[in-house]
Amino acid sequence: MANRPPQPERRFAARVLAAVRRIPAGRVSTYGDIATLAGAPGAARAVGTVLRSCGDGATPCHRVVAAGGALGGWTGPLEFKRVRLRGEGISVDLARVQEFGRHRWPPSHLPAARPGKAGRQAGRQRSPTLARKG
DNA sequence: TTTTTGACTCTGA
DNA sequence: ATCAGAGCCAAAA
Repeated sequence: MANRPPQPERRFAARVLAAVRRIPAGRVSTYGDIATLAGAPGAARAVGTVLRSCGDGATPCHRVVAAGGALGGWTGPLEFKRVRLRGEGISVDLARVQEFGRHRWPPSHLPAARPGKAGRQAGRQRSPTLARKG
């Protein structure tokens, strides 16, 4: 049958926002992880699309950062995102979250964080090249 | 409906 | 460390 998700719970955007609200204060998550939690692994970019309109206080969209601990984007001045994160006790570098692995949420690795990019074509295993310095 | 855009991510140079 | 290229996904035009 034609699966049309007119219901907010069914909407991708709603699931993304719900996942973001689950991020505890003082923790951060990535677009990719949120996508997986929302049931759409590999849709990191789409998560950004949703968060782009997240200019409200209902969802802690500032806790969503890019992979590797990069700050990611922000609708307004990126400085606001830093300030918010710092306000929760997270040390933020000019361009990265310090001790990203420590503040990351969820703490456990996700079931299927599909590499889903250039890696797939190469077909090779990807190296843990998450360069970060604490 | 098709095409374009964009708070992404990874690999390779 | 930094830049460019390629792939993926969903929403907006």
